[in-house]
Amino acid sequence: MLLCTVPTANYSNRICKIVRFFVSFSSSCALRTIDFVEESSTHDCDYIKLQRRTQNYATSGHFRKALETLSSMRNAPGKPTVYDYNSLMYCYLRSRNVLLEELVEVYLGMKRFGPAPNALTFNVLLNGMLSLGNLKDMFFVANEMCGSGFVPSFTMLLKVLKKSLELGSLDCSLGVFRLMLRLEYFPTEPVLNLLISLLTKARMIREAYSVLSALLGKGYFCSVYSYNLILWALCKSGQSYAALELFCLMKKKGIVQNVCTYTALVYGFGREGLGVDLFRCLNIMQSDGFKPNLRTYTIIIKFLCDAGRVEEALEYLDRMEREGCDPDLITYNIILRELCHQDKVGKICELVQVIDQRGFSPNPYTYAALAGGMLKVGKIGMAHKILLDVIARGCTLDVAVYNIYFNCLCCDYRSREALSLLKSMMEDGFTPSIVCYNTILKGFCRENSIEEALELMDSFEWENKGPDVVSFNTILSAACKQGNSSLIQRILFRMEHEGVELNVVSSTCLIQYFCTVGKFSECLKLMEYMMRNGPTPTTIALNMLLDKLCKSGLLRSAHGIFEYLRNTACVPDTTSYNILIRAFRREGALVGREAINCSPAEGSDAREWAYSKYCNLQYPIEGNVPERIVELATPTSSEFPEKNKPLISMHEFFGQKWRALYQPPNKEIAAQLYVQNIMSSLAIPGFQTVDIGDIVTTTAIIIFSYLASFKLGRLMSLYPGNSWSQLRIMVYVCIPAWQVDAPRSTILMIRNAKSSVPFGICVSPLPNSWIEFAVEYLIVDMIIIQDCSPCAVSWLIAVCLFCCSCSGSPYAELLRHAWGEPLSIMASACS
DNA sequence: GTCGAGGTGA
Repeated sequence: MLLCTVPTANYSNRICKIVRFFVSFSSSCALRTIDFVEESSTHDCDYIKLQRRTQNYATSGHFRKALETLSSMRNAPGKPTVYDYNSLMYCYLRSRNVLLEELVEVYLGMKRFGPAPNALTFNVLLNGMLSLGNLKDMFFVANEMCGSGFVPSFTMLLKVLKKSLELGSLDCSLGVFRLMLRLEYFPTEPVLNLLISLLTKARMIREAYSVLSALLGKGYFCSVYSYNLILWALCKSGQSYAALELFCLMKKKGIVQNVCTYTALVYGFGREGLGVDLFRCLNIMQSDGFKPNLRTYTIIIKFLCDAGRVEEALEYLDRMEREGCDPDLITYNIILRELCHQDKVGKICELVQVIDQRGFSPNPYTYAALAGGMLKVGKIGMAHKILLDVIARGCTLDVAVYNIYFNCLCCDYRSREALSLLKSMMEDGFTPSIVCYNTILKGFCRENSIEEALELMDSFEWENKGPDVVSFNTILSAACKQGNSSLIQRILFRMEHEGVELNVVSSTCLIQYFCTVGKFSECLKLMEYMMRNGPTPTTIALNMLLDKLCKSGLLRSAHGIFEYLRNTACVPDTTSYNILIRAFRREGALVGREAINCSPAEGSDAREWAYSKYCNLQYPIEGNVPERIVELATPTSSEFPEKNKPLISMHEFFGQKWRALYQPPNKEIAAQLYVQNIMSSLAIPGFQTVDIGDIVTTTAIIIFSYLASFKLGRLMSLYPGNSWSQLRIMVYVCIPAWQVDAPRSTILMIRNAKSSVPFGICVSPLPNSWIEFAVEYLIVDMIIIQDCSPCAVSWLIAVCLFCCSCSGSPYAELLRHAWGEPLSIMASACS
């Protein structure tokens, strides 16, 4: 609904003053009535003189004198006329020192005692107020004009609307807009767009939309630009599905959409992590005949990077260039940031070179991407070095870059140094942001100086923006981790006192506190309260609770709560499964061959399926799901029944060597070094790296060879039946989309082999613990690999290939073809 | 004309 406060600034006072003026004015006129007849012959001549004198006084800004002169016209009958008043106002408005209040007083006096204001009166006043920029009075006069039966012109109201937009008054702008609409005046498109734009920037999207729909209701045609403004606002505020509805409405209304329209949706879906919708929208955009532009591509790249799919992002970068849509520094900065997050040193160097070759100079965002990204993966020293270097070189930096620098110091347990640096920078004119203060608070908390952090919070010059909920949560979190209840109470009291409301992060901290001190019942009460009244607990809170319950030996309770919550808004993620599966394993709950002797149904979630195998076999939840999660708080006494030991533990055999094999080469560079090490230590004659793909393939070959050279005999002796043909390994290889393309040959091969060798491929993220599980119980029928580590994927593929080829399987030929030379090395090792 | 990037809390 459009709202507008009608400016009624204390007019009663003014009316009192003006009444006094008009009363004395009238009585002085009455006293002189006797003289009227004698003086009438001279009146015409005097009147013209008085008119001129009034105008002169008014023009030179002597308002009171002008008004007195005007009042002396009363000697002439019917004078002063409304035109005299208008003339006075007009001239006074041309003077330099105008007090609008005086004009309003005169207007109110005219209204009350006459002569009645006419259309010109209002126009004179409006024009004057427009040039002086007094919105309150301007809106008042416009309303008065309508109320007096005059119609302000379209031009006049448009000017008023423009002025109020220029001055940023949304209330007034909306008021004028409504007034215009009442008079069937439609603002011009630029003015309308300015109004919508200002409203959306003030997060008044609903109001912006009501402006649009009010116009549509009057049959006005709104252009695609107006729609796009609202579409973008919806997408930027996490309402992409609402944006989609608007998008459909546009189509229905026959609005010709443009690239910017589609790009808004692409942005919205990407921002909310809705990849399927994003790419669907991209396809629709292209089939509708629109080519993605620089911004569209940048948004897609940002989405991919945020999802860790940097290889795909790089493919889009290539695609842009192929299509003649050159990336700019924004595009590069986005990729650079993600490459840093993934610690891909080689690619970072390459990209930095490309940026340089394209003639771009690094900007503060570039430095933030590099240093911030490195800091996030724990390379504090490197981040610190980069920033020291750019500071020393006098590069233009901004507050965000300095915040990363402060964070570097704090992560290095140098919070005090960060604080004193901040103080000295402030003396030199640096204006810190709220993030800066919060970073330093976090540093102090990290160094266990929570009390000091609280004192600091008081001493910071927050201006009027803080401390905010993040500041409080920073300290609250530290207090909760310590289990310091009195400190927690103090913080909560402060928050209440300062009007800072608890949010979902604050509540999660409290959940952590209850878990830390073992008050599970309190914790569950809080969770339940949050589920009923909000904010809904997040997966992080769920995981925290599960972890603490499991670590306290309350696996059955954890399992029950998990089952209960998974059907609510609190959705479990990979970590949730990890926690439970680890706990099951710790408690001796074995998943052996018999546990997983079937495959997940076509199209089902392998993670869910495997989890259910664990749970149903080992800890079935009996009875109905309780009504309230608090009922799950008390664990039963027989939580962990004894379970069988694994028939064969490959863990005993593979031991630490296998762990070492799969753990270090998580990162590409480490993997390369690792490969070189193994190659030199193996010293297999005639061994060559086969360049059929990427590091994944190469690493797989190396490990493959390693297994062939050193482990075969022992493996065979340990395996029951001593026959490779009996070895059945079912592999659910989880390969995220970015890897599917890389080792294409490998995937293809496994797919071909799938019909008779028990391989399976599942493309969906899976928990890390399952890799560990696979390492420990390699003989069981399932190996599931998580998404990220190329090396982990490759060695399991390698193991499988190795086993298959050794058994003299009909696929040996296929494998030999695909793997070439190393396979023959392996074959000779076998013999 | 409308549109894309970095830094703080669980």
